[in-house]
Amino acid sequence: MRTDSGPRRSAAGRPAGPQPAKRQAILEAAVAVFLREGYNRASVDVIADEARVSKQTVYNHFGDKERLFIAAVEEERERVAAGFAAGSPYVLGPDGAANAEAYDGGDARAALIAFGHRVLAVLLDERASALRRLVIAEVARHPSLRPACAEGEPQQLVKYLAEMLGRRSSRGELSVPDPAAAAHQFVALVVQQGLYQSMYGTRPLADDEAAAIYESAADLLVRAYRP
Amino acid sequence: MRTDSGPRRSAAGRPAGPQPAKRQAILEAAVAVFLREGYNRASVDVIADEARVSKQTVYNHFGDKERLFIAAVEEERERVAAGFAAGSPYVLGPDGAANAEAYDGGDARAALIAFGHRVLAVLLDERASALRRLVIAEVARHPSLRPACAEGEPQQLVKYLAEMLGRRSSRGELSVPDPAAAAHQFVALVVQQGLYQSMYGTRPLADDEAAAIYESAADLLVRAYRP
DNA sequence: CGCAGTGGACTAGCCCGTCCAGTCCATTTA
DNA sequence: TAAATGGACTGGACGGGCTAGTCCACTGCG
Repeated sequence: MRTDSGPRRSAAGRPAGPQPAKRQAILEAAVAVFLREGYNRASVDVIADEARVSKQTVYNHFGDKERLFIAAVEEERERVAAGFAAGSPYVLGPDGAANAEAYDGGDARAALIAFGHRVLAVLLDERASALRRLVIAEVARHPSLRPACAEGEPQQLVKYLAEMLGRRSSRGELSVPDPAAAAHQFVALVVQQGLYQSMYGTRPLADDEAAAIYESAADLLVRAYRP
Repeated sequence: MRTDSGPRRSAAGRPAGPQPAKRQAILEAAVAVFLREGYNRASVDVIADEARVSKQTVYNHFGDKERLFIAAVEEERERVAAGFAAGSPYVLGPDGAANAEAYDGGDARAALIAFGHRVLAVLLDERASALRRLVIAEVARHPSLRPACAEGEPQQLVKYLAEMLGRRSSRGELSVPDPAAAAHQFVALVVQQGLYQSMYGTRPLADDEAAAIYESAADLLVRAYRP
């Protein structure tokens, strides 16, 4: 019976358990291969090669292809989510409020435009798009993926935008009866066409097209909610 | 040298060429199996069985799995597109204009709501959704699918809506500076969340949720474009 | 010494695409 | 009318290729 509570180690040898470095290498290779090939065409041998690891090690760490897949998707999903928060300081600071007013300056239209620009950037990031396509392709046959996407990606952004609209509304700058709904609407307007194109892998939405989209979305909201 | 222009026939035997009935049966089975299983997991043997046809016949008609797949997607795409037009008499009559004013009565809000309701119905049809998921999953590895979706599905609907907005605008009922853009915006508002849920295969958007979506979308446009 | 990791062989299974002998049948020919 | 004809279709077998997952003898290191 073991009495210490530290990491299990035997009488001699390195700290027990699979090596985290190997695990990480396998995960990264798995992400790359699954995003590139999809679940079925991705072969465990290729993943092992690409991770510079023996196939047996892959099975030691993850058990089978299915579980490796789930873990890889989760890994990439966290990477993308981290990009949401970290890469967008004005959305949520570390404490969730520090930069909460970053978009409160200027007029409403300018703030919405800046916000829309940012939303498109994070949503149309190439790896995020590839992950979306992969999950859509496989979620029907791998129900464990469901939680990975059920919340919807832009949740946090919508929430922040709703707060911004609420503040501008209480300042009398706008007249927004339901800020949460309005935020959803703005994000839908901004995101729709870009998502469509990223899903079908057609041309990835030129900068001026994107600009036209979020500018007219901002115009629409400002017109509708002028006080 | 043949002199008649009828279907090729040899000295004896039934009219030459593969039997269209078989071809159709194969196509329908292929659609069913591909939508159900995806490209890789769908096996030609299963499709042949389900079409009550021998595997050799499948290969006689379509050459290989790839071409069968393309043909199946095209078949289903046409079926969905037909549903767009035929099933929605108020969008385009047989001559393209007969019912063009079907939504011109009533006030703008009511017309937009009715229109949004219809758009959601055709876009979230279960088979249409399954086709969308399949194409998204495979378009990267089967470039021949590109044309099948490049135009975007709701094109026709958007065009009609733009015309309706234009008419109401010239009647002074609304003030829509750019009807085409406004139509795109309305469709984006209506469609976004439902598409999202149908892609990820989560719960298929209850009726009251759908109603809330297109009602508030109609409200937004009416507010923004009041004369 | 003990254990994570290696590399390669191996099993078992699936699937595409081909092949072939034989059936069916509408039409032509005798 | 009866036989011949040739093409579409059948059903089952099979080759070749790829893959998931297992096994094992071996290595290197703390």
